[in-house]
Amino acid sequence: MSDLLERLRGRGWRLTSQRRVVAQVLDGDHVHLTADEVHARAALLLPEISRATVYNTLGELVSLGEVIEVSTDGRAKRYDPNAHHPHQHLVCSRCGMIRDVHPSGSPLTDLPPAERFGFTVSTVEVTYRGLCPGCTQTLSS
Amino acid sequence: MSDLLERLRGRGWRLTSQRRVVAQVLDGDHVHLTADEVHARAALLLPEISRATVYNTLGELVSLGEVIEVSTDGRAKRYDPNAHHPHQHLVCSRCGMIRDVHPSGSPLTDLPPAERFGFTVSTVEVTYRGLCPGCTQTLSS
DNA sequence: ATCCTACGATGGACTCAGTCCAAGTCAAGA
DNA sequence: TCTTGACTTGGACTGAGTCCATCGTAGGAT
Repeated sequence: MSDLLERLRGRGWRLTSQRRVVAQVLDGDHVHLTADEVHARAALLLPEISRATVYNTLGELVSLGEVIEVSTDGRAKRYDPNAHHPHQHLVCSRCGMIRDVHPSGSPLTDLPPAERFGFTVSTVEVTYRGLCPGCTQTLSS
Repeated sequence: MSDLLERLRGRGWRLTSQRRVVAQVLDGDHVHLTADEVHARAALLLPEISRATVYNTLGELVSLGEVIEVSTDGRAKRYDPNAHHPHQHLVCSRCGMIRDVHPSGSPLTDLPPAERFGFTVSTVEVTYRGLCPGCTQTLSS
């Protein structure tokens, strides 16, 4: 994702220090951060960055297709920088941990035309839920 | 769902007028209402019912497995009374309309053991996104 | 190298969805 | 009919996110 900034410049983005810092945070170890977590990490690098800017930047990255928004728990949305590798999510229903997974088959084709009701279906999101190894152990002990 | 009240009584629920009214609202035409919409409809039948009670009752119905919570847009959660018929959702990304659909195949088995990372996977949610017929037409005209 | 200006950043107020809680009410068993 | 603990109430509170008037600055023009 180090060429992310190049792609953005190519799209007419002004490269402000704030945007650079947000990109840098998302470029770190690939976890699924909330907007506030992104803001906290960005603030370590650029203390005056505002929450509004982080929200703006994340929103722009999402609409450019560089980052995917996932809301797995009805609470804060999380931002997944792994947008260029199609994948789905596996979520622990106890601790909320998220892992990227790659199911076999292609879920989009699983929806027969008769079940499309005239919709132009373009994407599908799949969320598997269960207990992660740690929580399974905690609950059974 | 008219026997819902019976099932609830069997589980030790007190049958208050508020709970009866919430059940009645969910029993109506099968749409995916938000908590506030449920409250508005309930208030037509029982004007003094409070928002807190609607939230409580919906939460209880969800944990009893009588109703499913769906959050398709990161905004208000919606409540789907169709809990006893396994299904997935098709959402219009422009107007937010939701339809129940029944894909072929069983998505749970599409996750190979090697992709489960030790999780005990129990459920899967699939959300198809696209444009409904109305919005497709609006956008192309 | 300097200037200009439109795009972007700021932060504080605001909205929206949902939760919490102390006090009052009432369903249903005795 | 009485009693009691489960249920309801409404208002305050929280968390996540948006809005907006004002200020700052990236980067093209000179």
